[in-house]
Amino acid sequence: MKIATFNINGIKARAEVLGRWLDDSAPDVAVLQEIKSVDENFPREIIESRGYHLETHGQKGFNGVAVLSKRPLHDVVRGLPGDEDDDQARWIEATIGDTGLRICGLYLPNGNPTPGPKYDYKLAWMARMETRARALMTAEQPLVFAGDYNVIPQPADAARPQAWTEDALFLPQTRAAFRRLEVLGLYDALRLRHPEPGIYSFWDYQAGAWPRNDGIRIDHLLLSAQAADCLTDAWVETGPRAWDKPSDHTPVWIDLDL
DNA sequence: ATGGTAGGGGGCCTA
Repeated sequence: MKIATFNINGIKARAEVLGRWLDDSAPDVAVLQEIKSVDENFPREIIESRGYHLETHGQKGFNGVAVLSKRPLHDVVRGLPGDEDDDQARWIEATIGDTGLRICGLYLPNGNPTPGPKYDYKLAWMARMETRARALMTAEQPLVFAGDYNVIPQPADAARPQAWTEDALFLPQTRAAFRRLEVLGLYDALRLRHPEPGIYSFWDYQAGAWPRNDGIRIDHLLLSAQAADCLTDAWVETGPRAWDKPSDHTPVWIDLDL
């Protein structure tokens, strides 16, 4: 089962890219981030016309996540549990058909500028995600936490790590919070298959970052042990970053033999 | 030290 995460940076602006990607790459399951649409205005036909079930969790203007699957989606949760006052649409969960696999699609806060309230929100959100992950892990089922983490885990995950030392994506506290998810027993799927440096999933639109390959790896799939045991492949699909009207992110994939 | 680009929405904010 092929599972992808793709920050599309606006569903309406990315209709053509998303359709082409679904036709070319045919994921079984995908999570999308930054749909930047309320649920009522989401152009569902792009996805449903290709035979996918779809659940969205959007809001006006920014953020917004979705999950799509060729198999039915059950037990959908919208919003990261643990804070009734948080109205940002950054989390969606669903169980995939009768596979027993639960997928969590996430758009972790950027956190810049630092220090400040946005960075405080990022760290609080990561602590809340850790709590949610711990709760889900008690069921000892295959779990996939996929999305835009806005975290550069290691210097090898940036073309120019020194340029990010003061950034919310790479500060020690950010990396420590990501590491705590791994300490819980979650595995960075790409690194299980590809330890080498130089693999990126995001290139800024500005300053020729893409042609200069000035990228960072911030889109991740973390797996419970039960999912990691089924992992047969993981890779980053860089092709869509070179298409017309691209997202600034590109899809990241895993293949699970469930 | 700055500004470089993109998307959404209807006025600057987010990234």
